[in-house]
Amino acid sequence: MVTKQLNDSPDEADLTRADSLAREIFSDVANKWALLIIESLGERTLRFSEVRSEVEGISHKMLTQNLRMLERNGLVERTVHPTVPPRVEYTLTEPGRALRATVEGMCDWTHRYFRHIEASRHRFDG
Amino acid sequence: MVTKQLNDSPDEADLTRADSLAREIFSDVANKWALLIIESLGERTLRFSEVRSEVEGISHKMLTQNLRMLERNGLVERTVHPTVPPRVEYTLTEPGRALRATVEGMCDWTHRYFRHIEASRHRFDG
DNA sequence: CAGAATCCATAGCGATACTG
DNA sequence: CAGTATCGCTATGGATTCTG
Repeated sequence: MVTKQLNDSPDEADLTRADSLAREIFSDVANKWALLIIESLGERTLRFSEVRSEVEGISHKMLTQNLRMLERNGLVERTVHPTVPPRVEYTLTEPGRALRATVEGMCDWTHRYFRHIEASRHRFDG
Repeated sequence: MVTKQLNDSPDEADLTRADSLAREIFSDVANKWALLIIESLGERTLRFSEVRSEVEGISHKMLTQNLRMLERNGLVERTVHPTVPPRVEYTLTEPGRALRATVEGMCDWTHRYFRHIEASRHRFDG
């Protein structure tokens, strides 16, 4: 999948380009903060400060960076209300919601196996 | 889910402990290299060097570090064949395969939306 | 309030060399 | 071949300050 495919079919160039792009997107998205932000947004529309308090432990800077990145990739939509003080809201787009479905899967997995994992850690550490 | 829950039920302590553990596991696992390694292993059993060539671009060091971490969490099983030269093989455990299912989802997502994402990037950058 | 920009510490990571 | 250890650089990420 994400690994580059080497073949000599006519559209080899397109394939490798698609793969390297896929890989790049994967690298963008497959990080802790991005996934937690996506998870926290869910079906809701949240303000910057609301996302910040939902995603526990994230710094101001990491939040803006990741929101920018997600916006660039078209996973979140950013709407600015020209009020004072400014009000900026974030929602998942359709692709964003699609990705969120898989993130849900990861979260469920975490809860299903955390006891197992905890036990394994103790075995390993001792 | 991964966000800490604040309530005053009798087992509040267990809940927050479970949540912080879940979050810690999430932080371990939700990183590019770990997910790519899990994806590459699939149903197969691979040697260290084979994983290395499957996961394109990973360094020796990152591979060992992540394999160690995954082993510690009980997601991969490591078997050493006492031959010379040594032969070390890695397989996903049951929890590991369960997680892999969701990683598959992310990879599929990447392929389904990469054109959309590419377009969004161009819009954003220009 | 949202966010851009700066400064600074430390963790991530690659390269290299060394062992069983 | 697999794994550990060391060095050194860069990127990451936190704290802080400044703006509309």
